[in-house]
Amino acid sequence: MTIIDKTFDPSEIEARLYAHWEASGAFRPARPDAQPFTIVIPPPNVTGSLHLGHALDNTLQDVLIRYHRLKGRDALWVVGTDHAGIATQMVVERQLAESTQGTTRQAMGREAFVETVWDWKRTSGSTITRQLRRLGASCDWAHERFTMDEGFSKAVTKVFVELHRQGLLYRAKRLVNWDPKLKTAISDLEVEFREIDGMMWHFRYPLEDGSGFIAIATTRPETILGDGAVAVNPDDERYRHLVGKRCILPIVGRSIPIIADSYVEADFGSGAVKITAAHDQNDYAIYLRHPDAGIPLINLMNPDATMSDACPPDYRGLDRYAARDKVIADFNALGLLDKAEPHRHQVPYGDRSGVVIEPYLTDQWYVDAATLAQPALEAVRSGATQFVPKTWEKTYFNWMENIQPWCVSRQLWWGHRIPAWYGPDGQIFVAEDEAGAQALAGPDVALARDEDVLDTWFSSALWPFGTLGWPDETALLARHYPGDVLVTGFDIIFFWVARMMMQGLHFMGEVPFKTVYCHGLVRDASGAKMSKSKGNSVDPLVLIDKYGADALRFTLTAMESQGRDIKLDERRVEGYRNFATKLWNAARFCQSNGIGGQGIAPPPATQAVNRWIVGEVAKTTAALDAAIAAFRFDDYAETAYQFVWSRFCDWYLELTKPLLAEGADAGIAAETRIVAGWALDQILVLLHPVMPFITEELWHRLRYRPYDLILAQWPQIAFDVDEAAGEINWLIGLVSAIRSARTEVNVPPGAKLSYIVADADAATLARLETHAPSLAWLARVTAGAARGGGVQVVHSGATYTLPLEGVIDLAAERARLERNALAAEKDRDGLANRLASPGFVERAKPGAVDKARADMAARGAEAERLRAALARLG
RNA sequence: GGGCGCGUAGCUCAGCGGUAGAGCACUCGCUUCACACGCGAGGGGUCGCAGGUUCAAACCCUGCCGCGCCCACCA
Repeated sequence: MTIIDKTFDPSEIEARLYAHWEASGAFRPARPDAQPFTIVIPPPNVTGSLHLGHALDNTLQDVLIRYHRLKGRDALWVVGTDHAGIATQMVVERQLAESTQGTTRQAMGREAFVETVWDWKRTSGSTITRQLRRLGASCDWAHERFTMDEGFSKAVTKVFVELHRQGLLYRAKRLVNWDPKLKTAISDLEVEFREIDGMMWHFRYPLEDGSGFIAIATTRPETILGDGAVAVNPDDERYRHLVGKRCILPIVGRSIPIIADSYVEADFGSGAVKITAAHDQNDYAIYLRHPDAGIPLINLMNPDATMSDACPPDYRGLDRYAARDKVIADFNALGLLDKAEPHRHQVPYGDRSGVVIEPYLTDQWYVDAATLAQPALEAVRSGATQFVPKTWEKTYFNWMENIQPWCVSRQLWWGHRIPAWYGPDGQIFVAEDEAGAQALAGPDVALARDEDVLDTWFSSALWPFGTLGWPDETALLARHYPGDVLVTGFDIIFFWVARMMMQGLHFMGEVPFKTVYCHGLVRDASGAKMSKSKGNSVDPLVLIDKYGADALRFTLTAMESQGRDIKLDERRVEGYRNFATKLWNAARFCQSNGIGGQGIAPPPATQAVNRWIVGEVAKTTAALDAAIAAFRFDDYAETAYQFVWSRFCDWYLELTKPLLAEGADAGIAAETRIVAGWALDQILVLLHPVMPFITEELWHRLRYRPYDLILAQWPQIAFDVDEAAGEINWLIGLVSAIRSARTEVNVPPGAKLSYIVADADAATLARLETHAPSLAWLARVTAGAARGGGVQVVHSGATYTLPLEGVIDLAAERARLERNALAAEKDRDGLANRLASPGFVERAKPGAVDKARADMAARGAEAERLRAALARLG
């Protein structure tokens, strides 16, 4: 026990407590007899630094983990980082370029470059994990993993080899999305389409027989150099006579066929489409549909999107956009440029590089995603895995039902190198290591390993079991797979969630997690997406420095309402910092009053206030349980906030002050100290999942504890307190009513008044007697003798008169009573109307009718009392 | 071209069939012995629009209007 300081300083306690928790092993699963509770973290990129999206994602996970730990589960939060192939390689390459030597990876060579990246990882790769600690994330750091650590790499290789052996992973030559800046293939998901204001050019190609021209329209003139056909719609009357003929490709001079394909829309452009099979997905599909047309596949470009040697000599080496200009100029010179018109259309960009993607014909490795998707679809249909909110299941289904082969090879150096070896004739040998490949190939075959690495998401997909030791059959794997919940942003459902589902089901035979909780994006206060370039991004660490980690966590939790995007306003963080201060001060007050009670079971209580607060703790606990069960983080925060501030601080602590005052009954005071201490302890437990630091600190400052709050026990209360609740709610209502009346007729706040009660029943009189000290303290009224008129307070079946010397403000009092009477009458009449309306009594639920009748009677009686009071005023 | 979501108090959002809620902001009081990052009392909404179902609709249905996102091979 330590004296609670006058002010709460989060920065002082956070680092100390976190280090203590981590060192004491509190984050590690250590309850072999308890039911496990498992979450795997979405591994942040090693290159990453904590942004608000991480802060939200990990706060929610930590709330779940800490809650279930308090509930007695054997909680494990698996943590680690992702090697993030492209992102990391780009970071290190940039550093090389900016370094004094100004070198490139090509100049260094592969081996040296990869070693440099490892060096970078060792020295700079722990930024994000340090920042997660500042947030308070209770991950099991002792088991921290990295997607390229030895064990995980073993899992990646094993999966590749197995899928290949099963025919679910293969090498093929196809059009891929080629990133000319990064000089690698990327998957469909890594392409983002942007709508741009471009141009569409119309060009004429002369018919081979000299009988005229056929006009085509294109947005990409540079690809004309690789045209292999012109296609028209088979039903297009304008072109029917040309189908089967040939035309001459200008500039190049090649003779190409005119073919018919229903893909072509007659009423778009000129109705005739140039076919460049090696540089356009649609054209490639046409090429496949017309194997007899002799359409050539001409690779026009080099990997950096300069024009290749397949182009006419004066185009070779030109950038693709320079080539575009030259094609237009050449057509214009030939008199074959019909027109150029503005055209708004979608252009593919690489999501990492930001350059225009080129469809490019290369050999790549593909995963047969359509086959793997089937069990993954079924698992969600059957409910083995459930999305929260459920609406994301539609998104998942829609994508999985139309899933395309997944290109998993990347022409990078940083990543898991593909375990495939090639013989002299190009035969492929896939094995876990070179010896295995050699065994497949035979002893004298010279082998060369595939130069490429795997898509980062190929390895991320194995995270839920790769981190637990797979392919070894470890105890950890047996105990913690499948996980309970995955918490992630909806934006990576395709990239990551779907792929974990596929790989988890395929290799483990079970879903990787039972629930997928998808949250939204964190935006700025005006709803704009946060970005560094826009300058509107808020650094969570700055917020933590300013308001404390607990305040930030509480804000994010309170604002998380089932997947909706969060517009973060710093004032909210400030507000919840105030809440932390409130809690701190409440604890300080308790400590100064000798309040302290330790124990899990609620202490016996005789006093209504004490019985009432026990009941409030019970109700709150149940509401918090329900909120977690429903993944309603906002409800959790809201419920806890209201309980602590509006119930415990505003009423309970105030109501106990008279009981603890000098001269109060010693027995009652003792009981109150124990109950208040117990209730405060429960508050610390209930708030701990969201505000771990301040609660742990208070836990220890209030008194000696044999264990940390993080490992305490969630309240378990079975306690019926209905009659106490009724009594205290009556008292709260009466105090509130008197305060309102006092304010409205401008009674000075400090003025002490007497009251005369009329028409009260015996129970009410008894309550007035019992709670006289509270009424004196909170409402500043004491029972007095009748002395004529004054302020009239109508409350719950009795009328109270607060006599005032020469009534201060008669007009205000009359207006107040009139207003209250009208409100009561309006309610009464509304309910009467409803009860009188045809069908209500017959068709409404019985409870609704009874409630309406009771409410109508109560409001009616109140109206009458108010009218009577008005009459007395004259 | 499909699909999804959102429009409730000045702001940010809950509520999703029974008399409109929270936080912040706002107004008026208050050096009340835990807390001015506070205490007390207030003001403020025809729940986007129009129909329909129902005894009863912010809540269910239909259609509009306005925002946002995702997916998609019209060159």
